[in-house]
Amino acid sequence: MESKECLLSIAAEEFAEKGYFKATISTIVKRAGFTQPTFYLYFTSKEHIYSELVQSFQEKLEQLTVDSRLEPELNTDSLPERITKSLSAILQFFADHPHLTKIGFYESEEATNIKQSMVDQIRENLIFEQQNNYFSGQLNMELVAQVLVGAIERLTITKLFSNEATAVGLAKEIVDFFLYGMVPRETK
Amino acid sequence: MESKECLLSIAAEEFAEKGYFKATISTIVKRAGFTQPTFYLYFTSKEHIYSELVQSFQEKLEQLTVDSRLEPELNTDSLPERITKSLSAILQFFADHPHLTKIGFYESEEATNIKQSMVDQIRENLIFEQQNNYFSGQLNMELVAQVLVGAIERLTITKLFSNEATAVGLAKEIVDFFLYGMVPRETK
Amino acid sequence: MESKECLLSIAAEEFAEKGYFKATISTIVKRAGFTQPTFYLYFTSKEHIYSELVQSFQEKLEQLTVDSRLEPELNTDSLPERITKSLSAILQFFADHPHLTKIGFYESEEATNIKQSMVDQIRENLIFEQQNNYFSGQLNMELVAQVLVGAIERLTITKLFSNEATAVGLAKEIVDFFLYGMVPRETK
Amino acid sequence: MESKECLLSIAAEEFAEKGYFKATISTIVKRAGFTQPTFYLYFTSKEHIYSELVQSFQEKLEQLTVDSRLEPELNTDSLPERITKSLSAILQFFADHPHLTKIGFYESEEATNIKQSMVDQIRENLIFEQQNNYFSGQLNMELVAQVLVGAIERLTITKLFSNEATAVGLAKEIVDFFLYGMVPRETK
DNA sequence: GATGAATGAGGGTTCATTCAT
DNA sequence: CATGAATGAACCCTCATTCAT
Repeated sequence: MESKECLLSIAAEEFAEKGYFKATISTIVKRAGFTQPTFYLYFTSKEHIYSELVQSFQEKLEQLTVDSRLEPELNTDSLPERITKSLSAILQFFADHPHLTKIGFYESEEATNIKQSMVDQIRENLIFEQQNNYFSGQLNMELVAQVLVGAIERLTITKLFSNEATAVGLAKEIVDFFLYGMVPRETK
Repeated sequence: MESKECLLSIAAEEFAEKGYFKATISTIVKRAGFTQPTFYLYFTSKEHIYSELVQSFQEKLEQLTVDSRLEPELNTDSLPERITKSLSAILQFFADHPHLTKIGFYESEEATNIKQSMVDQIRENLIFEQQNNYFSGQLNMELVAQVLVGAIERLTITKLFSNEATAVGLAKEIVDFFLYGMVPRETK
Repeated sequence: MESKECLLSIAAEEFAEKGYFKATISTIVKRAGFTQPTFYLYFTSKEHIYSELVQSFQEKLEQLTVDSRLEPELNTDSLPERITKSLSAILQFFADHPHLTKIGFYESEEATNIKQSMVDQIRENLIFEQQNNYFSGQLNMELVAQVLVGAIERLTITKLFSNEATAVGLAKEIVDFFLYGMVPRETK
Repeated sequence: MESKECLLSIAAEEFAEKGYFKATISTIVKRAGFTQPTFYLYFTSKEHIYSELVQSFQEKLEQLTVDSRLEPELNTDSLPERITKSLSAILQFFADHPHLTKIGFYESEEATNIKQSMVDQIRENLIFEQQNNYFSGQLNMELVAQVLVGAIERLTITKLFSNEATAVGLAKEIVDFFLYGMVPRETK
């Protein structure tokens, strides 16, 4: 089974760097030290291995949001701290798996759906907290969630993949900005 | 010269719907009522017509940000109003040219650069206003600009292209959120 | 009718430089300052204009050998001198019309036939002189004629077209070599 | 590797008969019993296989001239006999490989260079013998070499390829003519 | 578990040539 | 006399995919 892992890993690199169409099976197997028929021992088609990578990304990403929901009860952190931790975990995952992220979050046709799932999840979480009067009651949480995902998308590719920022640092900055906005508070 | 416009328009549609690689010259010319050689009367290659579309998008987008800078002096609007109008103009342009936007802002390899240009422009504008003490002095304007572009990206594709929101409405919501954030002001 | 001459002349250049297949009607007319349909006002096809150039070469070449036959009676030159003059005239013609020569004598499919015609003509002339006991009676004049044409072919392209030699100088050298060969005469 | 040889051989035929441009990959593979992609398993392009054929011709030709130089010392033949043998070997090679010869010596763009290489080689050999006072000291050996190559060119295509003469017979005739020229010796 | 050898299907591109004006 | 606009016909080449071994 090691051959399959090897192919998956190299395919991820190729797809991430060149995109689905410019990446070729021929190059992938050559880099893996195999010949073309070997590829079809493990995957039924080019599309299939790509899907497998996308799905792998999707599953890990979902696991992450599931995990972030397990703790709430026994968590003594404040809400902003908890949000920051969740966001940080996502960003860290992206930073740790740049190829998979490039494919699943940017290139693939599924990217739009994956982002929308993320939006849905985040929105529901926010609405829940909104009912606890933590956030302004008039806030459109669908919008907030969309903006947050947009922020993640941009900042991952510009700051995280270039190593200009860390997951934790970025998460803090984002949350701070989202909470208080641009206009300074008068009380301060 | 009408044939060229026709080809450009249909090509934009094809590229937007199918992406660069799945779109074929063959289909484009067929839909335009021509044969293949006609295509090469007006464009030197598939890559070329794609570039032309991307560039066209880029130029119009830049024109928009240039225009939004001409008025400031003779403008009696408040800053938030002015920002909203600029943002609204961009969103309106995206809504009016969905194919071009799909290509230049989402699909093309240049998309990343185009977004970064937008970020740079916005950041500089924000820094200028920051010096006028309108915004919190500690704000990282690069981050804000990135988030704004991320927001535009997401909301254009989910709300604008699906006609779930108008450019103006969206612009207002975005600006409102960016200015005041999620935590309600005590003074209110 | 000047347009036709212009096209012929430029076509000769293009065909000579690039060969029949790499030369394009498109380039020829462009260089002549015309558009493509104009070409078909004067020539029925690409093949046709090429044939016309080949034929033009062939006719001029034949005229030359005809001319060289008119004088004999009233000519007081010795045979070697007469041969040298004929050869010189041919070489001079080639030097004066390099494009036409390149096409008709080297590139075209007719080149082989044209050379064979030349061989036939020369052979007959030589046989005639042979009967006058000027040349060795055992000499195979077909061979001599072939060698002479081969010599012309090589020396035209290497010495004449590069201006390393003149038609007259070359003719003298060739004739001298053909008459006496490589082994020095004992009587000398 | 048999497929490659097969393709090379058929390609040689096609190129020899039709020339580079009129020959098509499509016909070559069809005649070989393959489909088009198979061609690209063994050659990177049409140009490439053509070069391979030209180079193959060039190498074999050079080998021939190298071989003809190895023997001199232990050779009891007279100079004319040795020259005849070398020439004969070349002509035999041409007769044995008409397709390759057609391509490398007549059609290809390299033909001019290949002939010039031959001229250079022959010239140097002749100059060496000239210093041994075998040949007239005033002879321009560059000219002689050019004429010899011209003779080979013409006679190969007219006498050898048509089977009107054998390599050996032709070589003898050529050498005899080159040595003694056209004017009969007085001593006879 | 792996491969050498081959192909089906299709895409981009070029060029001589024509028709209506 | 000349052209703007268009095309028919090919050709080279690529790539995912398969089959027999």
